[in-house]
Amino acid sequence: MTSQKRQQKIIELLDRNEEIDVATLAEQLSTSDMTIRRDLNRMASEGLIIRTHGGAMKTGLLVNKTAFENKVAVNLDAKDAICRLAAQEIKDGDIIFMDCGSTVFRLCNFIRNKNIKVITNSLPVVAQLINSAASVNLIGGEVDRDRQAIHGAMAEQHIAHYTATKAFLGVDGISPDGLFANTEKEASITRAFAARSKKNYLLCDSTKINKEAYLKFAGLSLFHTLITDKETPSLPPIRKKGLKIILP
Amino acid sequence: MTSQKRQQKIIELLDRNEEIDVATLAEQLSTSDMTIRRDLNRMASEGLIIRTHGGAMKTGLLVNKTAFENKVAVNLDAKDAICRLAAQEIKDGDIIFMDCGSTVFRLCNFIRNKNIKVITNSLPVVAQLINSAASVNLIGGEVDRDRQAIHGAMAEQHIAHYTATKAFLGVDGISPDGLFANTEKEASITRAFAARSKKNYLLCDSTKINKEAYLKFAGLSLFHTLITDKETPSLPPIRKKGLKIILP
DNA sequence: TTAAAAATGTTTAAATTTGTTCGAAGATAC
DNA sequence: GTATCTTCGAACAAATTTAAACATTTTTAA
Repeated sequence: MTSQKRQQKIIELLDRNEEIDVATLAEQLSTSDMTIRRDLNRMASEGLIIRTHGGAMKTGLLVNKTAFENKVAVNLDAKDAICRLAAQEIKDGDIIFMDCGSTVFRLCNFIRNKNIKVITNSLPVVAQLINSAASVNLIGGEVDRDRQAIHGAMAEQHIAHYTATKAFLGVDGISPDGLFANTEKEASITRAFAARSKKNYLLCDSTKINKEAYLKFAGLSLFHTLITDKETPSLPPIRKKGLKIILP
Repeated sequence: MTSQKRQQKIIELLDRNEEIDVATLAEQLSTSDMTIRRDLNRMASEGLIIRTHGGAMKTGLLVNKTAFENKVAVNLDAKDAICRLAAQEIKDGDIIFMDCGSTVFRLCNFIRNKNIKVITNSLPVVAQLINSAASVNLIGGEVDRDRQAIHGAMAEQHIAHYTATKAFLGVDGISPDGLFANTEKEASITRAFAARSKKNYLLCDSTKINKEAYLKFAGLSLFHTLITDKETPSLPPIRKKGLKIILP
């Protein structure tokens, strides 16, 4: 059974059961616990399910938690390590773009005291920075509930009015071939931000490296620098393509 | 039972009960007091509940202290009476503007199930409606912390791209002489909204009628209809100027 | 066809969660 | 004010869950 088929079945089972544990899933799908765990972790990072101890829950059950908050909780240490490095690149007076990714969101904690202007399409970023030293501009357009962000043609048009010194953006996958996104919405917003910034940083934890999602939307040259959490065998080919890489 | 499931149940129980004690929770969820305490502490640190001695209570019962929320709490009954009337004016398919006033904010509760598009510069309005039937567009521009809203030249420019069937707006004062605002920011945003809507409703509780704030920014003719909470001696002169007035 | 990469299984040490106990801090009654 | 009762959280232990490391198999691409 392929991992795709397995993940599909997991969602079906979860639809019926609300919650389910690793051992049951492993038995039902006749595979090992470890494989189920890997599946669940991946699905949780995509916001498809909520990871619990020993299993998973349907999304939407936790009243006050959005898909976005669940995404943020995944791989938190790696995200913070990346953001700590990213924050060192930001100097007082910078005008920076921040997109609506869960990694970029964590950057908020490291820049609260900097004297900068932040331009973002992410509502959680606004909420985090509204009481900080940074001044915040919000991109306008359609509100996307799942991503807690602003998207759409109007948003892209709006971005074109700004110019930033640095952009901090995420993607769903990166390989030596280029950059990948799960939806066109995200792809075009990323392109719009990148086009209006002098220097573009890709914040990307190591699980996304060498992962090709369904839509290839740009070449590696869109970014100047990749910040990630650890060296992996997949990095050298990317480095060879001319992307500067920052590691902890 | 996982901690996530337990926390979900705690929120459900709290939704019904407003407040609840540790012992009851421990019994209901068949676990120990200590585990419940750990759950409650974690949930409180995330802002999901409010921790009390011996238990927990719902959030939202205690006064949250942003300037905006305090404004909302003033004269609540009058505001709700006004908004109930305003909601009757809104039909499925409408595209409406809502500004960042505290009266207009209360309109959210009355339109959650309507099939409309809402265009606003108010962050609290977005937060209220993000899980509703209405689709939401947000105006882009500078984030104003005190008003929890978007302002500035970019915002006004952005508004000019939209056209609404109805606008629901507030002011800081109204007299037979015209409309008054406390800041130029608010004045220009109000003008920008009004200019791009076919029909403009002024939502204004009776304390603001016949009050002249520092800046007169428009004549009464900017609005077609005034919705307020009670008849006062100041109303007839305004009615005489051609403004339609709706009362409970 | 072969080599490289990805996915999966196994083992094991680390991390997380939970229950129990107990002294300290907090509330309540008098 | 004191005495009493309750609640709290720290510390520890037991059980469970997790993820890292490595071996093996399968898939993919050259």
